[in-house]
Amino acid sequence: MKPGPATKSSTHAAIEPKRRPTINDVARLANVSKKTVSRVINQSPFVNKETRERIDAVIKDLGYAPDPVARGLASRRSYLVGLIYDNPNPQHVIDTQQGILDIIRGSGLELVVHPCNRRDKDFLAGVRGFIDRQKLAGVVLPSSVSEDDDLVAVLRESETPYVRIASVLLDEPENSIVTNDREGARQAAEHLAGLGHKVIAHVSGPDTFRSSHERRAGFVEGLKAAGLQLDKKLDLRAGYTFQSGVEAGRRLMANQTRPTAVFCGNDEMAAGVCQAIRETGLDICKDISVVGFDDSPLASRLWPALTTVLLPIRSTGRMASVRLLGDRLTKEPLEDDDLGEVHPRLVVRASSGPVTKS
Amino acid sequence: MKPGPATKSSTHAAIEPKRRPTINDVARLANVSKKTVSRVINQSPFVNKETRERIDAVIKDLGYAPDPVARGLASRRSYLVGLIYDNPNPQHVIDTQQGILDIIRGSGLELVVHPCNRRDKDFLAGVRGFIDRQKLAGVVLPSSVSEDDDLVAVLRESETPYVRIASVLLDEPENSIVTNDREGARQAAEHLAGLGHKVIAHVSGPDTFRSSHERRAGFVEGLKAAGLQLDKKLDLRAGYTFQSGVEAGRRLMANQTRPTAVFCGNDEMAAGVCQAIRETGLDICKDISVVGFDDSPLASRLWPALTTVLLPIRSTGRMASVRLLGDRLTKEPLEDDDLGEVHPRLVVRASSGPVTKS
DNA sequence: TCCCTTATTGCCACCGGTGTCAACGCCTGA
DNA sequence: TCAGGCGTTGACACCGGTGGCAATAAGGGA
Repeated sequence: MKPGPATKSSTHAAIEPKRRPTINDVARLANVSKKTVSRVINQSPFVNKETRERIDAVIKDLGYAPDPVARGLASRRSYLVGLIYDNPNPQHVIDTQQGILDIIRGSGLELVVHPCNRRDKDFLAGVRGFIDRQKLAGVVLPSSVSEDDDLVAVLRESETPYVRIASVLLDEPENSIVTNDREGARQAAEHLAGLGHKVIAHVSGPDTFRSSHERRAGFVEGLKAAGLQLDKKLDLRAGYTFQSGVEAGRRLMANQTRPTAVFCGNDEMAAGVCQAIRETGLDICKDISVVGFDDSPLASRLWPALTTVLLPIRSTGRMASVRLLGDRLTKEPLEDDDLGEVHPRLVVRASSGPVTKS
Repeated sequence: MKPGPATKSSTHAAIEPKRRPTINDVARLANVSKKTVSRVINQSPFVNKETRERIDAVIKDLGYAPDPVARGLASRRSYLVGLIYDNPNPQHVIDTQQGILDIIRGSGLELVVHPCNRRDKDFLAGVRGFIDRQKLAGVVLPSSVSEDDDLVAVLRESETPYVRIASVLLDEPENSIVTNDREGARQAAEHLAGLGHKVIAHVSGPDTFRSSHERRAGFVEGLKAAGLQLDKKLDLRAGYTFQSGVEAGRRLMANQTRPTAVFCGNDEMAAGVCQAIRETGLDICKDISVVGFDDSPLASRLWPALTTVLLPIRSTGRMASVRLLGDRLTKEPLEDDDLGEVHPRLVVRASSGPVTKS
């Protein structure tokens, strides 16, 4: 095998240990200029069919793959997709991330994750540095940062493509993904009202998140549609965290009129409320129904399993990526809900049931 | 605002909208060659103090930051750290990721996440492509992939620095982080034995993970130390997932001699076992004690809160990064356990208690 | 005083691609 | 026969840094 005419190695002596083939190697072997090779790898239509085939053959033979770093330098655009987030909820991050990866896998693009903290004084400087050092192919902004106007301004200024994921339609529909949290919360309200609950509490997320407002608003709408309204004393603000949910739950339990049902702005807080209920010695569902939001893994692991509103975060990650990079990347046809919009859906489990006389 | 003398732009006419300063700009203004500037940004010791100060001043004045892409091309080393994983457990991923980010934040390095699936036939090709396209500054291999010899071979071949996180000491101590899972499991066994349990079951993770074996082995050791042993019928293999835990739990509940305690290879499975126990109508802790492993967020959200073994995954991510990049990056002193080794610790909560007569 | 070091610095090629634009061959219509 | 147009290709500069090595200045020893 060794002797005889060189199979795929070039004819001249090759002392070098091994080196990734470059565009020059391809050009030489295909007897064209490197510019033409460049055209081929960039799928330019201005290449003769035969030339293209010849080059493709050489590329395949050599196992050539263009160097993303060099391409990045020359074209002033890297082959990296950024995910910028500021999130109290790791599950959200992982899901969005996974959605993006679903789309870019195998495309040569890579995902760079960049957490930040909007309360830091140099938050913007940090993100700005990131953005204009790496000249990202695109950036996905999940709901935790999608409404930060300063951030968006930085992105726009640096001419970096971006897609925003938010609970409501923003001013740039063409690069937004809407999650319609309000719809989901409305379903939760209808569900509880339908079970006969009248005294229903709400534990919402922090004021700084649009989703908190949307979920609360949808819930209030749902109640109203059922002829109910949200008692101020049963309308608590918490922080989207488990611990804040525990505290809110304790306050509810200590309230003079105890609710028969609680709708929480997310599953973490719902788990916290469940804990508070149990501390009181009451039963979830039998005594007090609890409904969460997100359908995080936690929801199905609790006992009784949590009734919640499924928010397909991973899908939003996928949709955002498609928006960002075009659908040329997606081999598999996307689920038909790829219209830049996603609809939450109530998942009824065991933590909610009909109101019982007491 | 448009008219008027340019504020901070250079004196000559600047038609260009705005452009990031380059090393050339710095060199020109500091009156040195760009090579010298390069030396300064790379902290070369062979630069005259005054020259360095002059250049630093210009850099600061201009707000110059070197382009990582260009640097990557020239030096054949990118400024990206890779995290390669193949993990059934998102929480693990998020924690490791966060640990790495703790260290590289603000250093100019960025984190690229690259999931893979070791059962795919082209798994290795995919990872190899990733690795030698991006010439990573370093790669962190969490336990899910750290013992894949093929993968490690690829890394070594491409001369990419890497650190492996594993449950036991590997053959390359200098670039490994050890989690000592065995110790943790032993503590769990001692805990349960100390509570008087004799009939103790174990639900372990999949055969393909070293950690499954280590945790099981540590558990068996602990039992043995207490004069107990693991009944074959109570020694179940599951898959580290919630669902597999439910199924294992159901099998245990159906077993002729029901255990009074169960130690699970991770919290997810423990949650599954809890569910199975409840389905049977039994009480966790009172009837059957359950102990998990990981101390994931789930553990404290369950009711009763899960006794488990805390495994500081985030710390391992931090330690791995330090190993990889040296401690020059870490502003804050690292916790003193930075010896390439981490020790699990039992966290007693409410899911385990003394054995009760029945 | 001269040669050899050591400390600093600059020159220039190069990393592996892309952008710009000119050039070439061939066909068409005048 | 010739200008013009289309399809295709290549030459060359350039992206923004780093590597290798020579050049230069200053200091020390013989």
